[in-house]
Amino acid sequence: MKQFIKVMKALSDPNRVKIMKMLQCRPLCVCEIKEVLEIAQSTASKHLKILEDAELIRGFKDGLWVNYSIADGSGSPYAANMIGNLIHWLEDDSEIKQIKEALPGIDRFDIVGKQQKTK
Amino acid sequence: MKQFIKVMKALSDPNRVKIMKMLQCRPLCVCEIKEVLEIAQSTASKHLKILEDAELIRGFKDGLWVNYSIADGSGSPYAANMIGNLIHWLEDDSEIKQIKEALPGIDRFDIVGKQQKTK
DNA sequence: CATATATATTCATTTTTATCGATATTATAG
DNA sequence: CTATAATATCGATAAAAATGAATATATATG
Repeated sequence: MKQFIKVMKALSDPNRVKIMKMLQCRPLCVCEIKEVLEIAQSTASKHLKILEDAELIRGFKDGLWVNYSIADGSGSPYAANMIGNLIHWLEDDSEIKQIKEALPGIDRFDIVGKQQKTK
Repeated sequence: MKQFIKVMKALSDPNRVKIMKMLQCRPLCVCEIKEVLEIAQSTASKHLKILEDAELIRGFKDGLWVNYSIADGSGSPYAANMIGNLIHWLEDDSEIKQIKEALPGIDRFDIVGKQQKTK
C-alpha cells in the first residue's frame, strides 16, 4: 500500500507531473528544471527527491551535476505503469505543450552562474 | 492536467484506496464504509465526494441510502485506467485483505440506529 | 588548500488535507 | 405535519505538504 500511495502522491503535484513530462524528452539537471518551472532550486530538488523515492525517476551524478531521467520501472510496478501511461497522457495539455516548447532552448551552460547572481 | 491531478490526489489517501477496493466487491452505502474503516460519518462522506469528483465512483440514491459503486470510466480516461489497474493491484496487501474479509459481515441494517446511539 | 558552483538539507511560513463534532438536508414512516 | 434516520455540509483543529531563503555538502578548478 505504502509503495502505491507514494507513487500517487508523487504524481499529485502539477510541478512533479511537469517534471515527468520534461524528462520524457531528455535527462535534465536540477538547474534546468528549476529554470523551466520557475521555482526555487530547493523546491526543484525536493520534488525530484519525491519522484525518486517513488521510483519514477533516477538521478545519476556527473561531476557537479546530477542528471535525472525517467526510471526503468524495475523498482515499482505502480511506477512502471504510470511511467508507461504518462508517455501518451497529457500530450495535449496546454501547460505541458508550453514546457515542451521551452525545453529545447534550455541549456545548463546558459544557466550557470545565474543561481548566485540572482542575489 | 486538472482532471489527472484530481485522480492522483483522490488515490493518494489510504482510506480512499481502501474504499475503491471495497467497492470492487459490491456497492456500499456511507454507513457501511464508515463502519469498515472506523472513521466518522462526515469523513467517509467527504472521501466519497472526492472519489466521485475524480470520476472514480458514482453514487445512486435509494431512499435514505446512497449506494456508491465503481464508476464505468466514461467520465475520465485517467480514472478509467486506474479503475482497471486497481482491480488487480493491492490484492495481496494485508490491510486490503483484512477489509475484504470483514466486508461480508457488514450489513447496513445491522448498523442502523448505531449512529445516533453512539452518543 | 582556497574558491566557485551544482545540489541537498534545514528552517520558517503558508497552504492544503484529514479528521471529527455539530448542524443542515433529504427522504421515510407514522 | 412530526419524528426519525442516512447523508451532506459547516466549522474548527491538527497534521502534512509546498515553497523559498539560508546554509551545508560535494565536486571541480586554480
